[in-house]
Amino acid sequence: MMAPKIKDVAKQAGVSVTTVSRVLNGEKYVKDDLKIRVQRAIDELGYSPSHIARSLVRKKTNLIGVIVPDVTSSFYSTILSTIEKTASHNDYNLLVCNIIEDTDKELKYLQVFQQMRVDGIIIMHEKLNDEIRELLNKLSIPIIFSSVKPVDQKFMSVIIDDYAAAYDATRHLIELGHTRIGFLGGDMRDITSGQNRYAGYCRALADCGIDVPEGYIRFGDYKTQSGYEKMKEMLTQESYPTAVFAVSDDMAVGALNCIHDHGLRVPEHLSVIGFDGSQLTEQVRPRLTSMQQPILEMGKVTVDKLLELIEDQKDSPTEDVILQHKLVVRDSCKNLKSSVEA
Amino acid sequence: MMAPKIKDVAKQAGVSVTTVSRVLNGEKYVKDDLKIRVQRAIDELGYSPSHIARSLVRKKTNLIGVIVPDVTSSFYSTILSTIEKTASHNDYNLLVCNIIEDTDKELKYLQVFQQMRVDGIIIMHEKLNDEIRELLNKLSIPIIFSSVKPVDQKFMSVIIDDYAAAYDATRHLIELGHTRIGFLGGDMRDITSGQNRYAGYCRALADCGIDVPEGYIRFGDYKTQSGYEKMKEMLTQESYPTAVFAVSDDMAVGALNCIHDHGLRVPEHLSVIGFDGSQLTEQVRPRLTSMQQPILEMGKVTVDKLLELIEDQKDSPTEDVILQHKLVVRDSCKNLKSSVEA
DNA sequence: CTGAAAGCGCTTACAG
DNA sequence: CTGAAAGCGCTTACAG
Repeated sequence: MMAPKIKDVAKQAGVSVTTVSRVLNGEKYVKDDLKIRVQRAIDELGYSPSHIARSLVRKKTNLIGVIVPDVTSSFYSTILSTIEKTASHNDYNLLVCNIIEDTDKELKYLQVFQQMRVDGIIIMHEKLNDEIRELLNKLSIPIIFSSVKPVDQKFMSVIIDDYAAAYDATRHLIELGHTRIGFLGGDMRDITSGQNRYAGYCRALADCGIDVPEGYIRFGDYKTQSGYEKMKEMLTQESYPTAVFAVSDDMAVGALNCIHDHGLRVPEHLSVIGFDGSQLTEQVRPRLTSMQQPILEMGKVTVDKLLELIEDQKDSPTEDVILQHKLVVRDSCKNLKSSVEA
Repeated sequence: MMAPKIKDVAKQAGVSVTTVSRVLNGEKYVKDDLKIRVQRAIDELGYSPSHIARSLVRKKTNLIGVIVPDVTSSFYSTILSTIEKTASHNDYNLLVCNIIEDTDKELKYLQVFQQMRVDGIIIMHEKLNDEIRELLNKLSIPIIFSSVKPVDQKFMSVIIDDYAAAYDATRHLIELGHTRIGFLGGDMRDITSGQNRYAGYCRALADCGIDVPEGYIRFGDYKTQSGYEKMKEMLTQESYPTAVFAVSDDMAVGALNCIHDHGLRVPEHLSVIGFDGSQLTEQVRPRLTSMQQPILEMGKVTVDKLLELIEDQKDSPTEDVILQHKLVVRDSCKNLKSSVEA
């Protein structure tokens, strides 16, 4: 049995399809009795309007394409969930693409988004190759970046000040009396989460006249596994730091585990500070001190801004939105000064 | 500037739209020179075919609607990522809905899926109310359940044998010499992950003639937080168990943390076994012994089976797929027997 | 091998 | 307040 179409409803109700369309769209100027007849026909037939036919004529799909680096990451899964919530709240639906560093897949998805005529696109990574940049630029679909700010982009980003956040995180360790401060960094091809966080770390050290051996600085891929491995490299050196700043909570947890497996204790032997403020911070012991991004707000603002871009159409203000970061102290950092006094 | 349409391409190439459509769809029976002219016109114009117009006539959207209880859960985020991977591999795209126990949202999404004319639906929870059941039954869209088997459903499920898995997990603790075995359960309105796992636990105890105080048995909502709270209730009793079986890794981690915060150690004072085999098991210390679901396989098989349903159309075999569970021993359970001998 | 025409299921001027 | 008709951007018989 074919699904009923608007024509069937019209016949059943004894009106024109135009009228059915009108009550479907809640227009006024339909007499009550007709409205009722139409409604009854709809119910009797179990009619459900085709969103796709509708999209074709309205030139609006209410679809948002989302590109996430990795949904299993504690940070991205959380931001995705609030993006979904906000979108759904505004009657938009999400087409999600999980690219696992797979550039071909990303390109393909971007093309799919184009063909699907999504109303907007949210991108949450910054490792854009030339082919992708080119496509992005000719796409004529509103695009917004969330949590990252790729270089050379005309698109709006919703981010924190990663440089300042990394600076503040490092300063926190310094204020606790640490001078041998290791760094578990991200991918230096990433401006936002790679370079900026590294620069913040370096600057904080420099401002305090602290020098750090090369071996204290390692770069990974933000994941737990790489945090573990890079920490391991650090621990197997002759000398190792008294504190480590990891640029993601996942990496920090990897470091936590590595330290534990090496028979050392956090924060007694080694302090660890993470970045993101994801739910993982509370799921591990010791609970992880972390530089928190306002994840929920970030997701919400991203969607809100994107919807503005979609609705406005015109020369939308491309100004970035910078949200506030915030240090959340938990149990993974030791105060060297107070222990001296004690 | 309006996006070019097939008509523009046809004009540019000096052929009919039919011919353009043919080369677009890779049909043979198009002379090479025409094919080349069309291709050039497409490139010059930057033409991207409208998937939505296409869907309208083909009556196929290549869309799969997915209903996830909570993408931030370690289990669901992982299964979602493999579902996405498999779908994308087969040129299907995902419309994801994150229902957070929000029945209204779920119903609304189901209706959206219907209006979107998705080709298939994947549902990963079993708390179906009457309204939703009714809609599901008249939907005439292939539906498949993943990781759960709701009661009274004619739809196919891809699951493990939760009863057996819970039985085996409990038996593992018994074999290690435990007799005071607590239970951190799920929602008893859930057949699969609530009732079945509880039944498996009870049966294992019964088979070994073990009796357990009522206070050793608590029910939560699968999340870390509730694992923590329920464990706390157990620990503040006069007597508490020597081992606990939690029906999700997230809950088990909550238990781990609670035990830690109470100054007790795992597994020395208390053993903990989880369920799911999610990545969390390796992210915590001690690493969590867990009854593993084949998450990746489960996601893949779910999509594969759904695609079969979509392609077959006919009276598709509704037989459930039962995947193998597997105990993965890590560091969170103590062998009471060997410690006696030691 | 190629094209004119009908049709997918809606909405939206336009007329009345 | 209501309806006939055109059109959204494609694909698919049908003819040739």
